Amino acid sequence: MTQTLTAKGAATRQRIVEGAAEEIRERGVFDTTLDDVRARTGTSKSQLFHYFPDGKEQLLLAVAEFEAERVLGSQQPHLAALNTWEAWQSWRDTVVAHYTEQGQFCPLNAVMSQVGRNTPGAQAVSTRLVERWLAELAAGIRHLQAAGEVGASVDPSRAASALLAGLQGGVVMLLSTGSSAHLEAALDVAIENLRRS
Amino acid sequence: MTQTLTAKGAATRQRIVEGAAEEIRERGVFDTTLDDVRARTGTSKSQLFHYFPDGKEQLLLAVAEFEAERVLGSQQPHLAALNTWEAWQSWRDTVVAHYTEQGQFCPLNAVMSQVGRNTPGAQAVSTRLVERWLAELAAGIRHLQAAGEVGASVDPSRAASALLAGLQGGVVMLLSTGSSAHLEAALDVAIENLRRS
DNA sequence: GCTAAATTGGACTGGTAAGTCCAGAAAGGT
DNA sequence: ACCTTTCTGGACTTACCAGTCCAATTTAGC
Repeated sequence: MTQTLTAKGAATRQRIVEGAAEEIRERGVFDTTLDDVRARTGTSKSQLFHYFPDGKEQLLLAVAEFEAERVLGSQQPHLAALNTWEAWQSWRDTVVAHYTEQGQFCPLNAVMSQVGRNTPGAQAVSTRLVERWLAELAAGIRHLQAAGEVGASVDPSRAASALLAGLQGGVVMLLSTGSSAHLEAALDVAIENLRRS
Repeated sequence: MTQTLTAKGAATRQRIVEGAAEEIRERGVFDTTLDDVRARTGTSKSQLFHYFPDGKEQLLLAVAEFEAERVLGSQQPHLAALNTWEAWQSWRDTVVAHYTEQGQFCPLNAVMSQVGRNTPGAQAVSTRLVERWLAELAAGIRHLQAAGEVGASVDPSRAASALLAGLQGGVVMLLSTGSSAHLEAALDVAIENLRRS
């Protein structure tokens, strides 16, 4: 991108990304125009294109990265320390609460569907997020396995995949039907099965 | 909507919906314009607005309904007869194959994210799809339970929720990362756990 | 201070795409 | 046959929005 960024420049860039993310969270990607972002962040058209020469797509990608970080952040500190069943439960509650509050929009999913999921940049962001997420879950499972709480026959990375898929699908169902029951069922059933193994 | 629809009119309307669905499947919602639909279906602007007076949003909703039907249809005949473990396996394979082929786009998800998931119409379509889908899965589980293949302690509708969530999330992950591993893990783990119960 | 680079403002352009309108063709009913 | 309703064609309007441009201003390094 650009190596030459003043402290002021970096701050402006950051302000643009965060403002865009907020705008998108409130209004949705489709209804968010560069002009909205400009107005909200108190910037001008030329600044937007100064920091994101490739235009809207590049900005959306930056927003996606920002949101990916936010998703993981919202699960801390529980996600990083899934060492006990209690910790798993707290994590589960945090996830459910986060997505319930967030309500109608999953900003990341929204951004992704606009950017075009198949563009290399977008896939890279998704893939990295999924990998990090899976790694933390798998680590938690391995930890319990080492403590004898989870059966040795369980493949931690496969179980983590299934669990994360359930979570994601639960969120999709929450977004599209308005009910969090499926998300809760997915998480609870997955944890129960881990426990019974 | 409109009570007065000639046979010819109904056919045209249908042609528009199907053409729009195809166009969206190929190009994505965002890049599909009414003019594309018009060209593809050999219709005129006035026809589009004659059959869908509320414009693009109404058309997209009709496409969503059409795609919802398609999603369920693609899983038949297996979905309707989940009576044996073999049937479950066939269903699993069908689902994985369907979404793997479909590749980059989940037409329904795409359409939904454009329509605005929270509009009452869109939620109704999603909710109905989810309910029908869950009902079939739960019926399959109950069937196995009656045959003593699944433990009596399993709550069929909760297990179906968790399973469907895993499926949906697996699809999301397939779309965003390009790998079907998570979808397969979600389905396999869910079925295994049912089997072990 | 001075110069060069980074930053900013905002008017302007160009293309695009949703939606309107009206006139004409085809059905449908009686 | 006649009249009403449905259906169709396509030009036109309107609005918006991404992206461009250039001039002005600030900042950084020396």
